[in-house]
Amino acid sequence: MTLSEEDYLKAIFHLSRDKEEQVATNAIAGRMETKASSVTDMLKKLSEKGLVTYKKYQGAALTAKGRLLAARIVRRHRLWEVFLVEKLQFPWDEVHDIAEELEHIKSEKLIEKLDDYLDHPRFDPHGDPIPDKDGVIKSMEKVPIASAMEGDTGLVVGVKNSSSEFLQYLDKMKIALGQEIRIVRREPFDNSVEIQTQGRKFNISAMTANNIYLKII
Amino acid sequence: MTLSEEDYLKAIFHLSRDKEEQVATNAIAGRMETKASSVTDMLKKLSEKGLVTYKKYQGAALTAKGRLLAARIVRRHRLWEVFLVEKLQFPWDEVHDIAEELEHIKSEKLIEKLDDYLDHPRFDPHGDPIPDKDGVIKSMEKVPIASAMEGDTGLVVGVKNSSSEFLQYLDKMKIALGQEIRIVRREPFDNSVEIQTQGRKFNISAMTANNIYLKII
DNA sequence: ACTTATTTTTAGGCAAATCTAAAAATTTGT
DNA sequence: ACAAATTTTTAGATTTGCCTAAAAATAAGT
Ligand SMILES: [Mn+2]
Ligand SMILES: [Mn+2]
Ligand SMILES: [Mn+2]
Ligand SMILES: [Mn+2]
Repeated sequence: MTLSEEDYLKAIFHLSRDKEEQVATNAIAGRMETKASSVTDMLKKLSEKGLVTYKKYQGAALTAKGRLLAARIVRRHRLWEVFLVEKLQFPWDEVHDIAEELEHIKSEKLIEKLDDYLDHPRFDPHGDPIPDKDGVIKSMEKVPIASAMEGDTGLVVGVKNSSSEFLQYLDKMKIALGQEIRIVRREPFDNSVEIQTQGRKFNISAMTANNIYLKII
Repeated sequence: MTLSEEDYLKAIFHLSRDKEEQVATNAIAGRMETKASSVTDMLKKLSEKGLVTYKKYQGAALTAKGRLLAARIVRRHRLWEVFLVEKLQFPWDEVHDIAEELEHIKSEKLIEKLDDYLDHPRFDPHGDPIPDKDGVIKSMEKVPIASAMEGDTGLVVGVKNSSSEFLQYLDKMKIALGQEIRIVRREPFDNSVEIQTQGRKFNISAMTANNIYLKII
């Protein structure tokens, strides 16, 4: 498996998630920041290798084999992210790009030793679940703040958007994983949400509320 | 810089070491396990980029810029080796190939944080010195057992040959870095050497004696 | 239904890194 | 010194991953 094949598999994996649907050529191109024609080429190759099913004009879907490989790449990515944050003290908004490279290092043993060393973490620094070595993902029940009820209290367990900009914005607002947040009121006019956390009470936009996941307690 | 360019620079670096000489095309091809014609192509490219000086049929040498880049790659390689052995508990004979990939991860900050985390190690698990971030190498005074005097006592500070086979053979003989060894006698017939260490007294071949470095104490 | 817009595929090309085989330069041996 | 051996370079192909532009298929709008 080449680096590029791995990145395509991962892209298809993220685009299909749970849903069993076919993924459109253009969707893959968008995510990979490449052209549709390049995607077509790659889908043919991955299909030859039995990692995706592909029929002209019908999009592609991972086979069981492809899904397993993709999940393993995600596992590597997220374990390295944990390493970078927990051990090397990187801020959570800087680890994605480095993990994007580290995930391609080829050594089963390396990843299992890393997993031991990190004490078998179940979530990455953004709250995303880490697949086990058989590709099984145990995800957690969680709701975006935007969908939580007024009066609910929850722990921040993840973010939907892991962009550097959003993560830095959360840092600025002093909102971090594990923190307790209470939904004070939802403003119907613009869907902004008033929240209370750490003795502070303030408003967040609908967009922000949509990108923070809570586990209601 | 591509992965391949980095590996070529490193090969030339190791082949020239201290000596300022030109490195032959074939020497590079041998070390890189590639063909001479591929080397010629790459030397032209590296020369265009100002990383090596190259004249047809005259071999190549690193420029100051090329040497600095090469030393930085070696720094990354050796720091990752330390990480793999010290933190992940890899045996010293398994780390080279993994470091061969890790050395290409592109992030200055990553390497400086790794260096901090490892507490600024000065030598890798095979006793080779780790260049500082400006490419400066402080090496240590050391002699192969084969050149030590009868009666000398020294600490094992490095190995010349870092192949898995040799390192495993040292493990089997229970010879490790940091260990104290006394040269009992050199056999003129076959240049084998009788050594004493940890209460044991035994013979090692000339070849083995040539590949273990001591710091005489 | 049929015309238009969008998506996807094909065709043809390019750059990087490699290879083989042949040609050119250098080195070695007598 | 000069023929033979060796080393190095060139020429021409191949593979991978990507691109643009044009053609083909599908989806949308009226
Ligand atoms: Mn990647
Ligand atoms: Mn993540
Ligand atoms: Mn390498
Ligand atoms: Mn080493």
